Amino acid sequence: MSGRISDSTVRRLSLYLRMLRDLERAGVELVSSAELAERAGATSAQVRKDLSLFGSFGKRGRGYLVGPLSDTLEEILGLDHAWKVALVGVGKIGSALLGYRDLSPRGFDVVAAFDVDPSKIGERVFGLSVRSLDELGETVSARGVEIGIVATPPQVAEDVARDLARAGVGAILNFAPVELGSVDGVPVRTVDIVLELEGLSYVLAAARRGAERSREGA
Amino acid sequence: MSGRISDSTVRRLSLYLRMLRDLERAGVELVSSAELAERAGATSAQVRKDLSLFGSFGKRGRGYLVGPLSDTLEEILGLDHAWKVALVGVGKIGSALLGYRDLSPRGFDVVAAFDVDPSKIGERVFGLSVRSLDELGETVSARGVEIGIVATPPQVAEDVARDLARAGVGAILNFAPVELGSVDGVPVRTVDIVLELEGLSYVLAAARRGAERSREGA
DNA sequence: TGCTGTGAATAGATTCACAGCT
DNA sequence: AGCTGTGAATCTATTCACAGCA
Repeated sequence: MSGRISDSTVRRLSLYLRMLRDLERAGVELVSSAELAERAGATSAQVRKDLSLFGSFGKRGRGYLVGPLSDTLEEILGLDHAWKVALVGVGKIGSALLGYRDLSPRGFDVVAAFDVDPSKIGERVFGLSVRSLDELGETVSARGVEIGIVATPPQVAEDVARDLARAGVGAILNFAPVELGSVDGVPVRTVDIVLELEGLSYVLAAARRGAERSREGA
Repeated sequence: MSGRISDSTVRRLSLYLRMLRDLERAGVELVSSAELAERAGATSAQVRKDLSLFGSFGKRGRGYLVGPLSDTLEEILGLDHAWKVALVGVGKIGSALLGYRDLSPRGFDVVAAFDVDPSKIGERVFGLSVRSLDELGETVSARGVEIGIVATPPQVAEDVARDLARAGVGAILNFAPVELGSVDGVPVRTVDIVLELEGLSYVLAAARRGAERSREGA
């Protein structure tokens, strides 16, 4: 079983799980790899391969049992219990995240929020009172926070990430537009909105260049 | 030159461009692939390979000229002019995006915002007045909007994406937690925060399992 | 018969390693 | 001497194709 699992496989597992939950809610009991593949934007072989990296969960000739597979994926993804999350940086994105209702039902409980701005400290944002950045280490350790979210300006993102790592966080989600790779051995995933837009810009520009070239009759 | 360029290459090009702009501001004139690689979390060979897909921009024995390479990358990525963007869904994430100051200096001008909620229509959010979704097609076509952002609940995301595509948008950035692949031939990139958190959850869970296994002495 | 599970084949991305300029 | 540009080698991910079971 399970050797080194690629990031893209993990992404797809999340997508499969989402679909399985929908199917479960709809009362469907059995699903084939082809059906799962369809909505996740993958192929049936891919679905089977992804799942087979962790074990044999299907019934030959029939498909997969929705409930049990759903449970198995939750366990594999570590979603069978809630994670404690701390947010650093209560600016626009930070506040939006605090107000985002889908986090805790999905197993991510934001239990603390930090900022440097004195005018924000003590304020309640969506029911959570903002603490001073100075308390970060202490609070994170004391409450056993497992995941940190960095929503600060890029200049301080790396320092904040390091503080979170030192305080004992095991993984970091970074919204600042800087590549952090991993800090002090703690894995970081970066969500970089401008980078995504630039990716789309490339596609548009490339299409435009292609259109011109064919107009020229190359 | 330029055949089919992978997504990961385009991502890295954006990162290189960012660094080049920093270096330019700092007055640096020449940079080696190794230096570029370092901060972008890549290898020097990767940098050279990525760039060579588009042409030969370096000077053997010296490195790359910061200014010219920066301009070239801007052109390749289509960032040598501003793109017109429309936002659909002025909820928490949508408003945060409207307030995000880094968009227009990076060449993405949000020129229209839409929502279904009558209490929001007509309101001004960060200087932009929210329009009814009914006006989407008309406004997007009339203003020549090129990129659409979907920040709606997942249930309507696909419909909204299709409306944007039909109105003539050439690319879509989706924040709703649904895989859209591409709609009516228009490329879609999805930013899925819960998916990213679940990816981190997997890493934490896997690490935990690993720790247990070694404690058991397997 | 129908669909899983999986080795084998293929495609794709990254890294190596070195010839070729400056 | 130093660093680019790039074919060749390697490593990783995806797809094929079919034996094996229900």
